[in-house]
Amino acid sequence: MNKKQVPITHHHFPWDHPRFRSWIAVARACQLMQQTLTRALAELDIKPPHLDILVNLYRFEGITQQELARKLLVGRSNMSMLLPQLEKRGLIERRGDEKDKRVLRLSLTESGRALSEQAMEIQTAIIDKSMEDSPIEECMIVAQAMERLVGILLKDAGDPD
Amino acid sequence: MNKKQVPITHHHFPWDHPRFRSWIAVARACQLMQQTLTRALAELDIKPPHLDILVNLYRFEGITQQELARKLLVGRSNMSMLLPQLEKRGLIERRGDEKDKRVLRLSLTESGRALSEQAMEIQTAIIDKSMEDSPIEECMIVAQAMERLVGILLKDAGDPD
DNA sequence: TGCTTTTTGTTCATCGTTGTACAATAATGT
DNA sequence: ACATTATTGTACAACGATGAACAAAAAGCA
Repeated sequence: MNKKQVPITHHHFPWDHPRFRSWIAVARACQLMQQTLTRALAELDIKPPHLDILVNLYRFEGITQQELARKLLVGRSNMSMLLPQLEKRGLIERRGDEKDKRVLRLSLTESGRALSEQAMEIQTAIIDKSMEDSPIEECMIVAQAMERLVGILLKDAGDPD
Repeated sequence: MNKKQVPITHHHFPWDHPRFRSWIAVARACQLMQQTLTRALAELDIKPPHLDILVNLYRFEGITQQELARKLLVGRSNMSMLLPQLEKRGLIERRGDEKDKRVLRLSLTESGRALSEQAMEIQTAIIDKSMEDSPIEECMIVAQAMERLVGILLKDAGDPD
């Protein structure tokens, strides 16, 4: 068994680990997708953060800023900066809650809903094209792996913010 | 076959598309990983962008700022902002090339290499933990899907800096 | 050679994100 | 009821990322 003593590299570089390489690919994909989406949304004069907001207001009408920030994994202050912009453009409305005078309930306006639909079409087109070479089952595996990852990280972080 | 005429929703919402849902999971995972990594790297007083730079200098000694920016999918100006910081901290060196007086060749210093190794250990630990529930084969599938995606997006974008 | 175009890095203004500190309101405990 | 603690949204300073404009050097072309 002298074959056992392979030339020990002793220093395992990260890029030799399969999981590490996987993650690097994920990070690169994410970055590129963000840039591509930014360029594509330019014609609607919005950016990815705005789209994230619009999509969530589309799904969850009457949500509060706090809940929205939690869904988007950003801080409350972030919403305090972005939402007034969208409000000034007439895309969303912020109405104070009757029972809890602290919170502002958010909803899309007519034009906001229309713009959301256009933007979502753009985004969906890009995603579909980017993943057209991957069969659905593989996409599901990707989704599962990423959701497990999110679960682990959220548990460890204790959901700070 | 009257079962064929399912109640047509006619409006297919993005979140009904498997690929869309997959991508949303990827984006969330990326965002959370970024935040987790930021917190973990705080003890070394660096941030994810700095780590990306260090890792690439670790692998590709003597690279230029342009090449580095291209690998990181960021603009040249970004490197012009970050690299002087790392140079002042004595983590990297920038030497002018003899033959081409435009370019600056980058390399790690002793302490820069040491810090890089510490940082890469931290990152690898987080990644390993986040993906420990996903078997290696699934990680490979994820990597392949993401690399295909990057290929498609890069081709379409024409690699505009 | 001399002129134009391209490449490389810098500078600057702008914008999104973050964390902290803060004010207003609600919930809790005594 | 009153005081204390938590929660919700805002204001602000700091920082990273971007794109455009710029100077210097190289490459291409007449």
